[in-house]
Amino acid sequence: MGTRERIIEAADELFYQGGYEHTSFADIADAVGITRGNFYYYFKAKDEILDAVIAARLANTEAMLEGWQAAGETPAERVRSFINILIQNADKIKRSGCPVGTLTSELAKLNHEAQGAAGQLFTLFRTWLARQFTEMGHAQHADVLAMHLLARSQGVATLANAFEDDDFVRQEVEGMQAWLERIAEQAQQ
Amino acid sequence: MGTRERIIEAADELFYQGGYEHTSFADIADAVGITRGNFYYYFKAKDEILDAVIAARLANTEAMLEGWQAAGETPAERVRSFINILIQNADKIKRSGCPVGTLTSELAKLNHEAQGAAGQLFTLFRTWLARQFTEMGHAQHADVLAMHLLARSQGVATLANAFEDDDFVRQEVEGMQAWLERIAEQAQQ
DNA sequence: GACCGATTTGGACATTTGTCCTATAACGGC
DNA sequence: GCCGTTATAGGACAAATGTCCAAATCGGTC
Repeated sequence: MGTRERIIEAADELFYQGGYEHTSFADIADAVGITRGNFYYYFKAKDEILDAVIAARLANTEAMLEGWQAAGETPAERVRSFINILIQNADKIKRSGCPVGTLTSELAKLNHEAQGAAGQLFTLFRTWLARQFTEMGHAQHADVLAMHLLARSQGVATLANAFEDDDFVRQEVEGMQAWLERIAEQAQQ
Repeated sequence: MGTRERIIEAADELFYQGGYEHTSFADIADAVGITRGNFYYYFKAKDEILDAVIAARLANTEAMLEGWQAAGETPAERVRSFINILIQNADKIKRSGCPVGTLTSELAKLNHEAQGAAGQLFTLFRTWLARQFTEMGHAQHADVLAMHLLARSQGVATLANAFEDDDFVRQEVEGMQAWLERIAEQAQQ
């Protein structure tokens, strides 16, 4: 893997764990094992690394969504994949929250110009979920249902981070799966 | 109002709008209209302002919860007050998210020692809500219900901040009020 | 009016941070 | 084996930041 990719990967992880502003050039350079000077050869400003990290996250997210799309036989099954990331990434979420939500919040506070790009991450999930609900037969309320589920996941991530409570996450995930079940049945009538 | 209180108030607002780490001594001093030197007379370190701000928020939150407790005739009515802050503070939330959730997330990423104190803010809401559900007749699941509602509010705040969508907030608030209605009726049987 | 503690000022200080530049090393084509 | 491009190293630089201090000012008491 090239140096540029290694920088982006390290920055991605550090931005997630410690926040964008709190992460310095030196931190990233140390993590990659290069000098600050070399850093500047690839990124002329801190904003550019952020842009690159967001672009990478967008690509990864798109790939993940396409994977779910291909793997799940029914829309409900695919949405279940989405809900389950709360379980699969439980440890990371307990430590650092949701990578999308926390980045968006931070950039909003910084009034950073990359706000829009980061918001695209949310939009990716939003439209993908809405698509599933449409295919389920809820075309009319697809976006409302998508936003509802997105909001619940965000809330669970925030409180999981604050309280570090595994039982709570499990309980909420079960609640969301049950809700999804009802929505799916409701559509088949 | 004394200088110390003015500092805390200004810091509270700035921490909310711009985040804790991103807010500098100079920012706060400018907002209050004093010099950085005078600042140090009241707070020897940045951590101490944070502690003072959190203490003030805890006191304000407690007062608000007591106010709701006194004003609402039934537990359901009181919980309705909680849900409605999403409407009342809609503008601030669209701009800066939830003051509790965003502070907690930031401190988690900074690994700041005040994490526990900030978490107390969440606990205040959690126990107050659980108390309402207990009085409603849901003693058994009071805490689960409290955490569920807290999570949903957090999620709405995060997405309201990300998408700045008023309709979404209204829709979710209505959904939460309907959910509350069901919970209350269910208890009376 | 003199005195003393509380308050405020303005700036010094070291450190960190983002940015930038020049010199050196690595590498591939001829 | 030479050379031009690419990549890396190392440090310079200004600005910002948290911290700290000595001097000045204010306010009330005797």
